[in-house]
Amino acid sequence: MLLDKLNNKKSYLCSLMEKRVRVRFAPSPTGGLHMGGVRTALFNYLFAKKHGGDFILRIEDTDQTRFVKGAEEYIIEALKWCGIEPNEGVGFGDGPHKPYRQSERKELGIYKKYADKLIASGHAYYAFDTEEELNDMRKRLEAAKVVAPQYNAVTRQNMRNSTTLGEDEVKKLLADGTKYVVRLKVPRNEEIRFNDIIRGWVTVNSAQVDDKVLLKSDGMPTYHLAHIVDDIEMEISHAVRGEEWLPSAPAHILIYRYLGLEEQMPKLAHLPLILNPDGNGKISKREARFPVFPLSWQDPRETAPYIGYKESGYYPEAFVNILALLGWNPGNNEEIFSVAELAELFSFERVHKSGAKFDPEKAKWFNQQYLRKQSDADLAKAFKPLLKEKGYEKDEAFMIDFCKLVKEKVQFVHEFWDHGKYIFEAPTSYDEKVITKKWNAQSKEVFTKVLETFKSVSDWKMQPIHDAFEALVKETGKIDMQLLRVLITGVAGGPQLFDMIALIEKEEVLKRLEAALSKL
RNA sequence: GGCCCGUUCGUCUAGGGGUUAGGACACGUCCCUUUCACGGAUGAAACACGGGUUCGAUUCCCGUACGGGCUACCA
Repeated sequence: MLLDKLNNKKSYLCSLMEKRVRVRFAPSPTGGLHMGGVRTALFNYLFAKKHGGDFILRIEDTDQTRFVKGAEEYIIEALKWCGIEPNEGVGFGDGPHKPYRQSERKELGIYKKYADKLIASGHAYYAFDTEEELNDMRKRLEAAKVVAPQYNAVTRQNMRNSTTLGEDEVKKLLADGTKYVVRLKVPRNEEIRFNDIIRGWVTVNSAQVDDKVLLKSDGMPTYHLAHIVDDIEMEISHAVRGEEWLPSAPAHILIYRYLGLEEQMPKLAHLPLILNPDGNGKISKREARFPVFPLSWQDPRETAPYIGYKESGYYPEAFVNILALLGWNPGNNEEIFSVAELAELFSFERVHKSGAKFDPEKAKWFNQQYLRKQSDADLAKAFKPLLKEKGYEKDEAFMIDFCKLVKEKVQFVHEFWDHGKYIFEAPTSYDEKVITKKWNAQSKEVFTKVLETFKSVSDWKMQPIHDAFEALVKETGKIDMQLLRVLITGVAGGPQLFDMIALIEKEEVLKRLEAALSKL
């Protein structure tokens, strides 16, 4: 009991002394940022906001062979559109730890310093093996039925590196400018344990970890070295990244340890992946029948662009809301949250361990919820240019009435056209099903009367039109409204009938009715 | 193959040793409605399987199955 109290007090004090929350999103500019990446950025952002910390954008461009022009700019624009802006880093005003691009940091010799330290302490070594030699090694191991060939404590003994070569030979090779990489010297058999905020304790034996390359032969650090050096130097408190990094986390623990930085190591949080809705695996941009990028992305190596969420008509708030609820939820039945509300509610304790399949249908529903929050005037303003593209221009009052009428049927602004085009365009054909079912010998006479009645309406507004129609119904008996709808619009569905008729000009309605009567 | 991580309705999920296992999307039915919707109500729909532990397990443990990730001088 007393011990519990002491422990509580201790952990309370510890939490007070905990370092400032500083998290980073660290994509590599190898293509457009896809929705999985956005969600990783989002969770980082929410966590930073929740704790009044910093959110940093770091560009991890250490692989020069995969660098894609425009990718970095795309990442910055995408984050801006989503409203999850870093307060430090590339594109968002450099901060005290600049530069934030790893290629630039490499020029400053930042990474080499750490690699040298590891070599000096015997935890890393030079490896001179050529690509062919590495391939031969793997082939040899495969032939010997080794299931997972890797450069490790055993195989390194048969390779050309500073653990097998004499000191003089190594010196000579280095002096000659021989190409080399620096590898981490992973122990042969050692339990590595770490505590992941989301997954709890994870244990891996070092035998499963290969001697990771730290410094490539072009002098660039690999991700493994670079992100650790930068996380330390940028005082990152929590490393929040995708689940795909979980298997290499033990190697990272080792690097921190050998650098004597285990105490300053950021806490780890590995996020579950976003999976394909149908089939298996993580979302692939090629096969997806829904957008995978926040903004349209034109890959310079491909011809056709990938259409983004923005261009598909999604509100950024809806897009972010969807992403937030993939792998996390606040624990109640609510689903619609602003970014500010999400930041208030967010915690890693409520992040799932398992991957979530993305449901494009539900995504549309989310957008609909946000669309309904818009005012009719805002919707009118948003739809006006789309209508103009179709060749129609209307005044603001009309647009507002139109949006008010069609609003309940749409999930996206562009759907105002799909669901409301009948108002602008006369039918070219009439719904077969409705006609065969409902058009009969008396119809022509009845609708001729409707035509006459409409002609007599002088104040062309919904109520007078409706009143006149009702008066006619009293006189003639029931008149099928769906049939009337089809005669005017050609289709069985659509917005409220009399509101719609009022929105179409009187002359046009009469013209359409006359045309229908002559054709049927 | 090996290693790691996971598994509640079709999907996203709540819950958690004793519950009629809750909500949302999608789907069905009904109500409202002379049209079309919205809305409301309602229905069908889940604890992967097998062993433990326990008075009792969907919940804890162990296996199996299944899914995912990783297995590069890519991140």
